[in-house]
Amino acid sequence: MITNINYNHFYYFWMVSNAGSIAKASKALHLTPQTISAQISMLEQRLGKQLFIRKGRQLVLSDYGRVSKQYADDMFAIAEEWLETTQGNDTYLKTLKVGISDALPKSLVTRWLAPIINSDSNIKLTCIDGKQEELLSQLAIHKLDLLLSDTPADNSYNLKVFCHEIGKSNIGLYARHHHARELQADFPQSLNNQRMVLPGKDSPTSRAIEYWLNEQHLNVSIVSHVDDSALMKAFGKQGLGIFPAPILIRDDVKTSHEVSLIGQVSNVYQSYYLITPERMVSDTFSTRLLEQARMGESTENSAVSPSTTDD
Amino acid sequence: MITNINYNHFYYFWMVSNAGSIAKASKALHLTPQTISAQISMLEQRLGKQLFIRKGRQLVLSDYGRVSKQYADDMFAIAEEWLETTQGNDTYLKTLKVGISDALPKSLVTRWLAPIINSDSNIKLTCIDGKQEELLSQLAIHKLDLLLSDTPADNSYNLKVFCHEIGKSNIGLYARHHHARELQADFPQSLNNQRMVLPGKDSPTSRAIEYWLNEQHLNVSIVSHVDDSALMKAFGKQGLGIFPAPILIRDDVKTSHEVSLIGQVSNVYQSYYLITPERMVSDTFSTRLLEQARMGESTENSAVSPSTTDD
DNA sequence: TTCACACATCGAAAATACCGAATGATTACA
DNA sequence: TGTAATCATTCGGTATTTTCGATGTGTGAA
Repeated sequence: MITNINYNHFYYFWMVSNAGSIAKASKALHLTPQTISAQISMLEQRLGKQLFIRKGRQLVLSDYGRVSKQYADDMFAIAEEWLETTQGNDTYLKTLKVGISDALPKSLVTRWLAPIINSDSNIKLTCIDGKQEELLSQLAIHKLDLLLSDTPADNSYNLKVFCHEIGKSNIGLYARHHHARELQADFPQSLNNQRMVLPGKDSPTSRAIEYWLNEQHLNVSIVSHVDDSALMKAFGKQGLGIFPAPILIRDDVKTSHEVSLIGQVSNVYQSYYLITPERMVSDTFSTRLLEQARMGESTENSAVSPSTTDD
Repeated sequence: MITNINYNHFYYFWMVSNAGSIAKASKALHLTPQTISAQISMLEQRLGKQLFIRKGRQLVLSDYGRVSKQYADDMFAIAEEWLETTQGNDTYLKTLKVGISDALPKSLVTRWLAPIINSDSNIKLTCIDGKQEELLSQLAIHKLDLLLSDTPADNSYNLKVFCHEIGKSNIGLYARHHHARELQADFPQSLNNQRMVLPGKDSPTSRAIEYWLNEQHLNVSIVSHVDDSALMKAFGKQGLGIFPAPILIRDDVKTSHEVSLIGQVSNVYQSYYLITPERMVSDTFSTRLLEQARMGESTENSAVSPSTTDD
C-alpha cells in the first residue's frame, strides 16, 4: 500500500529551500527546527530519495531536490495567488477580465458586453486590448477570463482553449460622404485606381478583400495595413482611403466616423469569436454572452445590398 | 495568529470536487466519508468561506469553491507531473529537452550540443524543433529545458525567460558550384537579376539582406521565403536560387549541399541565442553550453572575405 | 580548544486525523 | 406511498502525527 504524499511536508520543503536553512524557515513558519527537520525526513522517506544533502553545517539541495523545488515553486506560487486574490474582499467573483483583440470594432464589443453589465449591476469589468497572440497567453495563465477576437484561436501554442463563433457579418466598404456617393454608382468597378486602407496584413479580412479585388480585376492602391481597427477607421475618416468594416455596425461607422457605405464586398464575411479557457465551459458570463450573441445573430446578420443605404 | 493553510485539506477538496461527491472521493482516497467531510469543514473554517453548498443530498461548488478549484486544478496538475516524472527511474535528471528553432542551421546545433553529449556519456538528449513562438510556450510550462534560436526572446508574451547570445556570424551567399564561380567575379554587382531564396519573411536575417540588396542597388527576384533553414538550403541545392547561410558553417554548407560561397554580405550578422527559463540560471547544461559557446566565439567568429574561399 | 551554530534524534505532550456507530435528509424505486 | 439506498454529517473514542524540550553530533570560527 502506497500512501498519498503529504503536501504540507512538501510545503515545508519549499519553505526551507527558499529560506536556505531549516533554522530560518522555522522562524517564518513559527515552528521549531526539529519539527521541520523531521517532516522533511518523512517526505524524503516517502519519496525514496534525498531532497537535501548536508554540506558542512548547511543543507543544500540534491539534484532531485533541485528539480522538485522547481515544481514546488510553480505549485505554491499558484497557491499564494489563490489566497491573495480570494482572501479578503469578494470582488474577484464579480470581476470579469476580458481580452479584446485590437482588430475588433469597438462598437461591436460594446454591443456584446453592454447587456451583461446592465443585467447585473455589480459586475466589475476589466478590458485589456492587444494582439490575439498576447491575449491568448494571458488567458492560459488565468490573467483573463474571456477573449474576444476576430480570428479563431490557433492552437499552434498548445494552450487549452475553446473557441465559439459569436457573430458573423458581411464586409462593406466605406468612404467619406461625398466620395462614397461618387463611388456608389458603378460599384465595384468604381473602385479602380482608388486608395484603400486595410486591416493587418495577416488578418483574414485583409486577405479576403485583396483576393476579392483581384477576382474583380480591380486595381486599387493599398496605402496602409493597420492592425488596430479604430486606427484604420480614423485613417479612413481623414480621407486617406476607402476602408472596410462589417455591415453589422454600419450605422455606428457612419455616424461616428462621418463616412458612408459604398457597397458590400460579396461573399466576404468576418466572423467573431469568444475564446474561453477549457475549464470554464459552464461559466455564467460566457454562457450568457453566447446566448445573447446567438439571439442577435438571427435578427442582425442580414446582408444588405448597396442600394438600400443612405447617408 | 493566523495559521497556515493545510494543503492536504486542499488536496481532499480537490479530490472531492473532481469525484463529484465525498462518497466517491473517499473510495479513491481509501478513507471514510466522515473523515473527508470533517477535513473540508476545517478548510472552510480556515478560509472563512464555504467551498461547497448542500443541494439536496449532493455537494455543489459555491462560487468561491469554483474559483478555488481552478487553482487546485493547476496546483495538483503540477504536483502529479512532479511525481510522474521523478518517481521511479532517475532518467529525468539526465534528460535534457532542447527546443530548436527550425530557422537554425542544423550543423550549428550539432556543433553546440555534441561536446555536451560527449562529455557526459549517460545524458539523454531530446530535441524538439518548431517555431520559436511555439517552443517558448513549451519552455514556460517546463516541457523544455533550453531553447536554441536565431532570434532573441521577445517578451510580448509575458513569459519569464533569459536570453543569452551564444554565437554570431557573418552571412554568406551560396549557389551551385559553377553558378557561384560565375558570380564571384563581380560580387556583389553580379547578383543583379539573379534569383534568390531567403529565410522566413519576418526573420531578422531576411530583412537585413533585403535592406542590404536595396542599399547596394541590386535588383534580385526573391523566389521564396522559407521558414525552415534546411528546406531553404535544399531549394538552393536544387538550383532554385542563391541562398544565405552563416559563414561560420561554410564548410558544412559547401560539402553537404554541393554549393560554393559567392561572397559575404557586408555588415549583416546573424546571432544565435540560448534561451533558458528564469529559474534555471545555474543549470549545469546551460552554463556548460554558454562556456563552450564563449570559447568557440573567440576562435571561430572570424569574418572571411570572398577571395579566401575555394571549392 | 572552545564556542556558536545548524541539523538530527529521542521521548513525551498536544493536536489532529481517522474510524465506527448513529442521525437526518434526499432520492430511487417498488 | 412507503421502503430501501445513498449521501453528508455529528459524536465519541482511538490511533496517528505533529510538535516541542532536551540532548547529541558534526562544522566552522575565534
